[in-house]
Amino acid sequence: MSKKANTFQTPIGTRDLLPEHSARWEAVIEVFSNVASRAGFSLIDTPIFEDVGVFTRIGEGTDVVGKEMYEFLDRSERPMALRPEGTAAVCRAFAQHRPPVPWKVYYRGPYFRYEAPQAGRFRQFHQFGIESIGSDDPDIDVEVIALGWKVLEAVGINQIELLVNSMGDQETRNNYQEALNAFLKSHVNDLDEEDRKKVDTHPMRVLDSKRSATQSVTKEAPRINDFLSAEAEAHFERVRDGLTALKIPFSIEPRLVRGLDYYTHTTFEFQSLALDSAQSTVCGGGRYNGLIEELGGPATPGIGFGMGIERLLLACDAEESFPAPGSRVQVWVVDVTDGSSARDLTHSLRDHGVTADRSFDQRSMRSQMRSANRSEAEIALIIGEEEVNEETVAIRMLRDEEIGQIVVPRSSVIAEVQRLLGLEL
RNA sequence: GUGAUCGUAGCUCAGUUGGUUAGAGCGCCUGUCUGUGGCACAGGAGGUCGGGGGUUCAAUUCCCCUCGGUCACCCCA
Repeated sequence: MSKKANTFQTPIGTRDLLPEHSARWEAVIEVFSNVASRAGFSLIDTPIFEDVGVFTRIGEGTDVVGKEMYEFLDRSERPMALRPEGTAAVCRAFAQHRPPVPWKVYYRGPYFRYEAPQAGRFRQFHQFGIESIGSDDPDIDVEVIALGWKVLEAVGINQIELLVNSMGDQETRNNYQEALNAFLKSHVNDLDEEDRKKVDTHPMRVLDSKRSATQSVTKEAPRINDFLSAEAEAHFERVRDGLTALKIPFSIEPRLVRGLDYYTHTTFEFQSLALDSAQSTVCGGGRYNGLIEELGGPATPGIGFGMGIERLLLACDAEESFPAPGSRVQVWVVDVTDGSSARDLTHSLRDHGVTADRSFDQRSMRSQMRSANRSEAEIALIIGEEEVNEETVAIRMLRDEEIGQIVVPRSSVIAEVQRLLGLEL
């Protein structure tokens, strides 16, 4: 697309958030912030880059850290990485600051993964998420999932499926991995070639495979649900009961293992049913009872989710929900004299809580009125020679035929505008 | 990383079986309609047809490479 040698564009998989989309973007973040803070979560912001070690705890063998991480050495040769996800950094912050528990935080911001972009996937993408650290009460699992549900509901998404699974505790995983490993080994020849490599390193991730050869094997595989320890089963049952009590529909997906190593007990995923693209997971999360200890903190349980903002908006588009908020300017000041009235009036309108804009460059009245109309302002204030001489302002209602146009003294124009806009101050 | 597909004005696209000054709609600017937008009309600005190389008397149109978009695999938000 470049027309000259020195022309640039956004790097692969990144994009500009342009003015025509930014209001909706801000609005969706606000919806999320409200849901989270209403539930007692507070905002946390962590750096966009961190010591690589923070993220390798996610799992050395995972794609996210193994092949998708933006890594670099800073000028002092320290190994750094652009954050590929949110949970590890929040846990690092917890381990570093040792706040009192329960620690309930929410976050939003950009994340980075070096991948080939496609529908719903970018190299710089944005998530918001929450983490609730300090307890392994299963009711917290329910609360976290319910808040994810709440966000989806608040943006008007209906066609959604909640998948839930339990990865159990360490005992569960040991027993299960043994059984699964034995099973996979006995069927290794039936597995897809790519998936065979995972049998020894990440047997549970074989379950995640979408390759048909593998899937026909794994549907017969032992299910983790049958291996849950008594404790893990009790936890999972309480979570299921809680979701049912809150009338949040879900289905149990025993093959839901998710791509990060740190999960224990509850894992879950919200998938949009309205999207026909391949990336339909809008939100994913789970419990990570060992992660903080891994990062050098005190053994502390936690659970959270991350929600992809681009995907959430894509799902909204597919359901034609959450339209962009409308016009931004209430008043457009048209000045066909020397512009000084426009200068003074916009300034004082803004001081009085009215959003106002104007044209510059001494354009013709027609041109200024066109701008006023396009701005979607309710009101145009018109000042010409006549108005200047008589110290008046013509107030033209751009969307209200009945009122049409009235002329008021310059001294009362602010009050008049406020009245017409219904801003009783 | 692999595969498919696409790349002509700001946007959406047409077009040239290779051949004079490359088109439309929308948008933008100016004007007409007795200082006033949304309608209509008139005019205008804006493109070396993603970039580089090759074939040819001649390429935007053919070939190669490259860059980028889109979609899919892998994996994930």
